[in-house]
Amino acid sequence: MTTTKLAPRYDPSAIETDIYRRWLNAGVFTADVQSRADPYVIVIPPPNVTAVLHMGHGLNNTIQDVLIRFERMRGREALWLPGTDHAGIATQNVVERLIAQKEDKGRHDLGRDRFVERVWEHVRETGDTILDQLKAIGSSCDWSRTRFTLDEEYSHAVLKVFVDLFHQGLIYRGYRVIHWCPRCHTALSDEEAEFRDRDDHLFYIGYPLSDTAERRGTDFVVVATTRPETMFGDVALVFHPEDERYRGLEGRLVRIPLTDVDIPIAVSARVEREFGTAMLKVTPAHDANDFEIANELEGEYAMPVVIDAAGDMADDPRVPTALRGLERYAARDKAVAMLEAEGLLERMEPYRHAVRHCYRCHTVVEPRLSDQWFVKMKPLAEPALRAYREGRLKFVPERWGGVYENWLTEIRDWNISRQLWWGHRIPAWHCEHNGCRHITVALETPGVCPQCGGSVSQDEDVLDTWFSSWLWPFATMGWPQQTKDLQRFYPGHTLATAAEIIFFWVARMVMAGYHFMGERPFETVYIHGTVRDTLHRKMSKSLGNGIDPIEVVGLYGADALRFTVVAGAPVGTDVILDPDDLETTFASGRNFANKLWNVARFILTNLEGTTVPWQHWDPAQFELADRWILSRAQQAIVDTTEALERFRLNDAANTGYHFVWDELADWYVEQVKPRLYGATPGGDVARAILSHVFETALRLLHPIMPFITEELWASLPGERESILANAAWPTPNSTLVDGEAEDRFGRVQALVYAVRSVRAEYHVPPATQIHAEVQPASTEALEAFNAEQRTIERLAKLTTLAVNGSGEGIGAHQVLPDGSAVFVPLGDAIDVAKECGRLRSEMERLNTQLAGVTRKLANDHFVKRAPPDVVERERDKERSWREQRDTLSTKLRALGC
RNA sequence: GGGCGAAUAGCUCAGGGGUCCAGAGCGCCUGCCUUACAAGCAGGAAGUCGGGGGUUCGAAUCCCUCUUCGCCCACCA
Repeated sequence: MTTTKLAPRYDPSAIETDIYRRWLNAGVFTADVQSRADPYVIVIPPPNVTAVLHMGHGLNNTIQDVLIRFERMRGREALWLPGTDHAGIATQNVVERLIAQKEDKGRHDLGRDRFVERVWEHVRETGDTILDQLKAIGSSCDWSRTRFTLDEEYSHAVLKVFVDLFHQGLIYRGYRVIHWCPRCHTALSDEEAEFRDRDDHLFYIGYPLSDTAERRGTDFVVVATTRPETMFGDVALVFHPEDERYRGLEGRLVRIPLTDVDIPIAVSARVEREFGTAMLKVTPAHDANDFEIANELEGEYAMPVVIDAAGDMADDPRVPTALRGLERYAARDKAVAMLEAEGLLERMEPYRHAVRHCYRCHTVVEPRLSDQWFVKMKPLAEPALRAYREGRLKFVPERWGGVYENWLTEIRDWNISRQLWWGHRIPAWHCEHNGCRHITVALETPGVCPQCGGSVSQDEDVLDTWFSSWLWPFATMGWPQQTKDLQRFYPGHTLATAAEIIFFWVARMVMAGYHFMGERPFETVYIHGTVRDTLHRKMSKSLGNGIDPIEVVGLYGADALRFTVVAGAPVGTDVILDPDDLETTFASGRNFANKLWNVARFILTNLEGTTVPWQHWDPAQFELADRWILSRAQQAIVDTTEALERFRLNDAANTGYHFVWDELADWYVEQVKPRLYGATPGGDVARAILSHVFETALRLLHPIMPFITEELWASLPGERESILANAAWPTPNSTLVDGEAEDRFGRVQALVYAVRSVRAEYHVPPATQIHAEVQPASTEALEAFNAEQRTIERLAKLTTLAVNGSGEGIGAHQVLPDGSAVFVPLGDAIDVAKECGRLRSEMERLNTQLAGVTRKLANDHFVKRAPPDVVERERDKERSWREQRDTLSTKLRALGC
């Protein structure tokens, strides 16, 4: 690219695809197992295969990319391992819906094999979409290592884990009350059944005592329940053993209303005496708590399941004929009506409570007794807990560690069997030959039952998706094979994700990491916020408040997207974006990219002929501004590096922004113009420094804005690494840190600001050149003004600046922070009364401040107890304010106020 | 029921004992198409740092409390 071709407006769409290809061709993203460099590894939170990129992905992956690019530039062997997740329930639902729409068929019409084949077809079609979209936002993943949780090798790892855990006694099969989604037709784990508030009713139902001659009337026990339709599954009523109100009822019988089933009354300490009537119906097959109670009661209790897998009333003798087959909520209404007719509904009241819902389809989950596979979690949780408590696993921000710890402490067994077809089929072989119920758990079928020689069939269920995701950090690297990758790149370093997934994924990866690899999967978990709209609602498809990152990339470029998102995502806070105003939302990123582009445009058109790099020049030839910008650049390096090391990505973004815009563009570029144009000598020095400083800025900004920085990098003349993505991260050069230059250039800036302020105040037309005078408050100020006199004149549009001028005439006065006095003689343009007013209010402000600091310094406690440097600073302040005040009063007198 | 977070300019947020007479971006007001950039330049207005109490020489910052929002966990059916 030749410099003259740079258009005044940055057009990201013209370059992004090419740049990405350039990186791919150069193999920049491919991690080298042979490399001796210190590895740095991030594994991607694998998006669902069927997913389309949304803003949450945008944020999550931008963060990972910034981190991986930063470490890559720092010389580490960076590996960002990408891939996708088969997402059992979600994907199966999607394909089921498609088939239903297109062919009006259910999965059972197709049969298992054909259905699974259809899902594969779908996944093959959509699987690369999300990965291509990740490329569009600049993600520097190592695509040669892309994995899918249903890849053959990966699947082998999943099954092996199941078999191993089973043989270690950490996986078992058993009857438990699990969360059942009647719509998805599968069991769910505790984490997949999420609480949501629901408006229901609390029904007070009379259970007639059935072991007494009197039938109706006063002799019944009232039970409060939200779920009357489950009463046909009741096996007992219980009250608290110390509840006086029900003394004597223990051992009596009641009849389940609408049936002729009698059940006993018993006691249980689990009953809450303050709730309802303090008499609890025990429905062991449809309530986990009731299941526990029933198991604790004396004697054997049947556990009738009265609601079937579809959520309808079961065809069970205990269920009244009129209700059988009815959907559970219809059955509830009808049962209530029937109770009312029987006079057994004492009353009902509105009741709002938290009910578990399926996290995929939001259907109310049905607690249901069934035979499932579970992982025993306590032993696995131990090392994961210890790692956190002993500081081997860190969370950023720290508070999420508490959430992690709490969950692991209270952990319950994990139901991992799903009654789905899409996923890893459980490697268990059932024999049901002549009452032999032996189960063989093995990677391959045993052929015949090892116990009775009967035929076996494979378990119909698949494993929870998360049972494969929890192996992601090492199964992606070839485990259980001892691959080179595994040796080199495990354990990894940073995991970036959202808080919602700490239980589902993060904690479980740590458990699996310790159990199978004997080592943590990563050292730091960086928890970022959620992307929300301006009403602070989570962006979601159903609310229609989402932003399509690809649309944003098309409109404003990937760098604008990345910059906006990173700058707006301080550690630990949510990112608020306005879906109704993309223009405003992404303006800061887009504008900044454009600024960078134009700085480059200016520099490149003036850089021709530069051959001698800045290091080769004698620093004695450097002007004050040169020393200043070099010093500021060191600060920018220090600040950006520290920010990225501390995961303060927003600080890194803002540091780059301010350095480029407020210092490099607004001041240095302006200061350097006369030299570049040949108006003053030293053009080559200026060019060398400008080039160096800009190059540094590109390096610092590259992790956040990779496309534009790479593009501009390629057009910079001079010797340096050919690809910025692979270039070295800058290190601060202490010899360039120049406090004196920063102090003096600061005085120059203050003087320019003061004159500009006067110009604006008195509406001096921009084209009009005026005269100004300054009386420096110190030799430092004097030297600064002399050194940059030309700069001051140019930037403040002055005919001349008189340093130590006479200060005579009618004009506007300004006092600089260091006490230097500025005088702009404007003659008739000056409204003396107005000027006096302005100066007086200035004086007032100074006096107030002075009074404050004087009071402070007069306070013995302060002077004695405060640290000496603080006291010293206060003294400095007082001194400088006094100087300013003295200057001001001279001015006031001169004006005759 | 338990826990966590947030409250600072109209909006989104920095700042987490003195370096801040309280900052940024966007928005707003004034003036400018000044040969890198109008996606820009220059200047400016705007905040009792949610209320109350306390600790301290000193509080936006630490502690307590209240209010309001948000999130997570939880077997009162």
